[in-house]
Amino acid sequence: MSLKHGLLGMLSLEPMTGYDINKEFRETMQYIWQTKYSQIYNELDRMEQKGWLTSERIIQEEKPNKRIYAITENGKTELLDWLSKPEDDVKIALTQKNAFLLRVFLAWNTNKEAALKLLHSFREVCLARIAEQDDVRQAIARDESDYDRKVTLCWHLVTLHGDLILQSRLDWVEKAIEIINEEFE
Amino acid sequence: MSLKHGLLGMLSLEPMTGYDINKEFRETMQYIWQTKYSQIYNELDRMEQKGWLTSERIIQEEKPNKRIYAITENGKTELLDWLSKPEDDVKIALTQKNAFLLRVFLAWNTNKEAALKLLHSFREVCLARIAEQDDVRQAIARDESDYDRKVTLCWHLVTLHGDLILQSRLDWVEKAIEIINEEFE
DNA sequence: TTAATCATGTAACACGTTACATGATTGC
DNA sequence: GCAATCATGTAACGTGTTACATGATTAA
Repeated sequence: MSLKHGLLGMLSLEPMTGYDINKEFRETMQYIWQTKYSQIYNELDRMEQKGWLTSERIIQEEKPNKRIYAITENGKTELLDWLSKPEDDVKIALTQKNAFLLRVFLAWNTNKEAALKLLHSFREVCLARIAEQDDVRQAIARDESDYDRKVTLCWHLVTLHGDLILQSRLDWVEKAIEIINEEFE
Repeated sequence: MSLKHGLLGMLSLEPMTGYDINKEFRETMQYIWQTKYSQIYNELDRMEQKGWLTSERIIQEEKPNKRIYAITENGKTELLDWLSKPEDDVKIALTQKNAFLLRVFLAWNTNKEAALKLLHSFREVCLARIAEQDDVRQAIARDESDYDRKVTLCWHLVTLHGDLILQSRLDWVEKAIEIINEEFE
């Protein structure tokens, strides 16, 4: 629902191309918000029509031409307006659709071997993601000289959330493997 | 993506109406998969056309008429097939879109007061959800006499996941409140 | 020589939400 | 008297994904 506001947020840092925004998203918050170019470009277009953004086309020689978007006063107003009404999103954060857990939920249809395989592969993925957390932290640290301290402080909070959640997913899956080993079938 | 398979999973327990499925979903896994009647009825229709389900219309007097769906052999095959290929979902489980965290990420646009308000309201919601976990456990326990032990064991695993995740979200938010108090602005 | 980076866009499709429509029975 | 439960469905809309199209430069 709020790709719009994610885009406004990035552009409130500085004017950028759609490509730049996607890159910044990918480096700093790929695990909480995923975007595709096709969606970003469409959305930027619609936002410009609403008067939240302006764009300037830059002709380049050695590289493809590009379009730099900048946030307008209307856009800033919209962003602050949205930030002032977080109620729904605060509630929704705890009810996230999770296809993996649906599989655990339905695992009684399979056998012990399949259930354990599911859990072990989740464990592997957790470990791989935990190892990536430092990359995210480094990507944020690289921005520390460009942006206000408040900016990267907020970003680090999100990363800290990732750390704790990943650890508890790992704790869970190890416990779950034990339980399935002892009690399934 | 997998409402289809959630529906097949429920119907592999016993034939039910769309209304029954929604109720069971709501009681036992509302926090990992949300459904609307409108979507369920449409999906059941399409699944019947694919030959995964059959339905029987029951005329009732004191209550509205209803339609009971039952899984077919084709449907069971489809479910087992899907359960045998969990790869993508295992990976996707760790990259969930989270509008609340997007707000934290963008909170530098606001002030200390607004940031703290956001975090405190999240804390409240966490506490409220933690208090509801026992209701979920009881709803599952009520099914223990009807269904095979394997079924409710899997369901309890999902609830255990909820317990651990909720606790770590709470730990995070309390830490985040401290950090914002000390370091924001 | 192969992949990654830079850079934007369209079209079709899949999935999910909201609003609308109906209406009797039962418990507080 | 009001809300919840039982029970199914359609239409419009909003959001997100996949596939297609193009193509030069640079680093391994």
